[in-house]
Amino acid sequence: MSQILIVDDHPVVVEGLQKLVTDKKIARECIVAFSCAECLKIIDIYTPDLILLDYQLPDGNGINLCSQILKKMPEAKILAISSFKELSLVKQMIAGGALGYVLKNASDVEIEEAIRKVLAGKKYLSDDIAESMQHADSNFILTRRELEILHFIADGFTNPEIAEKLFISPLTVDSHRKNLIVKLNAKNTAMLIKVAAQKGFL
Amino acid sequence: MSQILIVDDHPVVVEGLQKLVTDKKIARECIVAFSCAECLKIIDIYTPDLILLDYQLPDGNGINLCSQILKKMPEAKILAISSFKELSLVKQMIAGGALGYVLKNASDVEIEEAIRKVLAGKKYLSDDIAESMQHADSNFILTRRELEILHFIADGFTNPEIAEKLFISPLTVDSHRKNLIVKLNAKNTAMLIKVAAQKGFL
DNA sequence: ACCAAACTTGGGGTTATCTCTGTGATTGTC
DNA sequence: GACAATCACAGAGATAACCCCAAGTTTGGT
Repeated sequence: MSQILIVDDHPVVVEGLQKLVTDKKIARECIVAFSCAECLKIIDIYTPDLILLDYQLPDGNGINLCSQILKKMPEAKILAISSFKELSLVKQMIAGGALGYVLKNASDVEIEEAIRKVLAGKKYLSDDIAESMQHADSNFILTRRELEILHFIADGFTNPEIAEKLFISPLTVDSHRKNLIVKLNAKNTAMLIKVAAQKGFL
Repeated sequence: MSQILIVDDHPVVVEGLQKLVTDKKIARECIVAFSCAECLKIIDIYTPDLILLDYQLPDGNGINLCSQILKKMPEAKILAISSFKELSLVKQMIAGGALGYVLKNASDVEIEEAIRKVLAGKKYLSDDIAESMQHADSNFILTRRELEILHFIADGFTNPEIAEKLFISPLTVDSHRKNLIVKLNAKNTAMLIKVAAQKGFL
């Protein structure tokens, strides 16, 4: 029987996962952390065989936590559990060191499969996600400058205003805006912000 | 013992809620619906004493479902359970006929209290939410038309394009856009979309 | 039947964005 | 040292959005 650490700030979800883990006899008991800080404290003491990690946490996000965990525990097996199916999030989680990514609305059977695979050191991706990884027409790797300008646009600043803040030409800002629209496959600025929000860039 | 209907598309959450409900001896067993459609079918057959309603569902949202349920079952006691703490959502849920609104990251104790209160026909609001209701500077209840147009804008359509789709004047569309910007306290369309996304209107 | 809210339409002027395309300068990488 | 990616800059014409304003018509609820 393995030891499992659940990191999630939703008590109801934690209980559901605990029930699943014990019912399926994956582990006898679970350790629970409701925040990033708590999680980091716990792995100083315990060495769980598997860490179930939520993305949204009260004091940070799963991506940063992922790398922090791996610094302390390079052998950690991490399975991300989130309700977001945005590819950018998934990619960042995987890049951050998570072995698997499963959606919260997945069936018990699927979650069990995910846990067992990751426990065995294998990778796992939700079917939905694996599929959309295929049709990865999306090529959004935004540069630092583009991200910076994207945030200004989302905050309601116009090209001239952004130009003044960054000490560059309004035409340059406009170029970045146009590149963003092309990269995120949007029709105009409004859609750009929607897509950016969905992909987790804001 | 009461009969409880849980409407949520996250099996893990459902199990957590079931465990809570049975452990606390609120009900012997729960009926579960994973979608709006399923929920509506079930209440044709059963008459649960309480309906636990998630906001985000695969085939719709909790607000619309709320009013649909009440049409069929005017006496229904509905407790909304969501991870979103945006006031606008809460208000719409309450306006839609929900008796209570509790956050998914609430403790077991709080969720139990919420369930018992609503079962008794009383109202319940999460502490967090009740507090922010006080400092309610934000008063965005969007009308149907505004919501409709908001979606078109977010999808990259211009005023003239939207006007053509809805068989109304481009000036009218622009009016709605301006009202949306004022209501959501945005500076321009880009910011409108960002705020709308944050508030869960998209 | 009434009131309030929502929906609708309008003008005129200013500003910003979109579409098109291109070029140098600066970084980082192999 | 070569090469790619990024960043910066540019312009002109067409379209759309923003700001000021006002006001008529439905619709829903009591």
